[in-house]
Amino acid sequence: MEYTILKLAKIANISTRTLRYYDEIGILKPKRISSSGYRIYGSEEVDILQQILFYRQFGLELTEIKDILNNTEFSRINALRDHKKKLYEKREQIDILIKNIEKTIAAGEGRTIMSDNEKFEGFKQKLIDENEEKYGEEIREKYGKETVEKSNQKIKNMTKEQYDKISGLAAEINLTLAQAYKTGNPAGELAQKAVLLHKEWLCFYWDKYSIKAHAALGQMYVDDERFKKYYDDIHPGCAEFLRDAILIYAKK
Amino acid sequence: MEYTILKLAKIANISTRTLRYYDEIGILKPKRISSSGYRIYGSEEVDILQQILFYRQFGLELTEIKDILNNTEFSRINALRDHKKKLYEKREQIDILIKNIEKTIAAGEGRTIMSDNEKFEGFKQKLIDENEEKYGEEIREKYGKETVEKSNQKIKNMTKEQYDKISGLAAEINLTLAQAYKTGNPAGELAQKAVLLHKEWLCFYWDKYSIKAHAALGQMYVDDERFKKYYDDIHPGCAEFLRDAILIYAKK
DNA sequence: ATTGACATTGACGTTACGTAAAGGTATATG
DNA sequence: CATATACCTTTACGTAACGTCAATGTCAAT
Repeated sequence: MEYTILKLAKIANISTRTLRYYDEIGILKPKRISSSGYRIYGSEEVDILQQILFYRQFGLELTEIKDILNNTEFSRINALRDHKKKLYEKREQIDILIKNIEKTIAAGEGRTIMSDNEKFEGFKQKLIDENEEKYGEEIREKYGKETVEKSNQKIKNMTKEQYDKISGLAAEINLTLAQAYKTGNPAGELAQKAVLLHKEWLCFYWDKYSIKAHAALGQMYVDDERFKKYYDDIHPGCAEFLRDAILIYAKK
Repeated sequence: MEYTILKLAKIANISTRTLRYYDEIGILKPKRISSSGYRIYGSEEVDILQQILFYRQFGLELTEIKDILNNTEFSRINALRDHKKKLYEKREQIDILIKNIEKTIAAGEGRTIMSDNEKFEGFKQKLIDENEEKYGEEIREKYGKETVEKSNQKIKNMTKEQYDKISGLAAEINLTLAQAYKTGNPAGELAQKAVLLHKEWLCFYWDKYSIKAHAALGQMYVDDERFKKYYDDIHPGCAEFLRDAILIYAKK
């Protein structure tokens, strides 16, 4: 049995374009080309096409199918298993999307959500403004104009991820510090961990970190009552505790 | 606050290409273009981008999002509901694919399945061969070489759907005929329905249908014992009953 | 002036075809 | 034998949402 392109297309219930495309990508070549340039398919090609369509129905890509067809029965089943996994993942993805949409609808959101970033932008500006307002002068005195400018610039260029990270860091510092304070030992493991976190946090703002600057900052946390208040809010005496811990870290 | 393309991209955690594309398709144009041709975005654009990304996370298409942004809060939620439906459908589709794959794996198929079409091809050829073997000569005598050739050609060119349809038709004819025979009335509703089905069935094989040819065929069903056996297998006397019914149909 | 980071436009690649367009071939019919 | 019709061919653009060069211009700092 020989088939022209349309006949084969009708049998398989696909378009002739599809067959030409399959020829083009080499997944199904005609048995021969007639003298007038027509594609002629044989029954062997019918079989191959059947297989292609069989695998296509599962959503496999044609390149994958092409590989599969050259493989053994065993690896074909493996390919199907692989694909099944992918489908499971896709379904989970869709499940998540559906849940999110439902949440959104339930919350009557859709419009207000974006204020998130507005907030974020606001936070960043507030962070700079606050710093400027509260400590601008003094810090500029102690660390020089450059350092402060660079710090502000760094804040402006922060991405949301970075912002979220430093927010998280700040929280972690406070938590660790609170725990460490209870031990009463600024040389202890917890206190030193708090110092390390604090260092990491500083590195987000400072262009170059130095232990001396870090120690000086620790002293400032005690000397400046606004800083002192922030840390003593965690627990009275925390500012001094942190300073001591930093000094111990610096001597190591 | 003004942003260059990279700064906005970093804030949103997307690529600059994406922002250029959004500009291109008109979903997010920069606030202004600098003298050097740079895209400059303002905080309003940040908000719009946030909204775009908000809806994009649900898998909505950008054109849909574009529409949504121009709409009211209410229709936004409707859009989400619509999209949720689509996602449900998609998930069902995936479920079906997974089930099919599981079935296939369980059956250890993957290679043997394609024999389905082989069978189909075989059936078509068998249909022709059988007809040739059994009735070839006589039918050729009665209806001429042309009619027979065309009929065979038609069979060869049938698609699987058509094949399935005539298979179904044949079954329906037999069923209707059996019921009609019980009524004993070849002029009755059931018998005439059987004739109509028979006519439809014939039209698959015949190039042009004529009542005369139909009636002649009915007579042949009685005269030729092989045909007669086929119909009398349904019930003795069925061949004659069908012939009579066709004659009545012809006289209407 | 140079360097490096950043900007621009243009254009091809991705997937699996749908959809013309322009033109050749096979076949039945008058 | 000409013609109509059905079928064939190749070429090529369009689809969605960007990724990825390439060639080239601009900004800021050294």
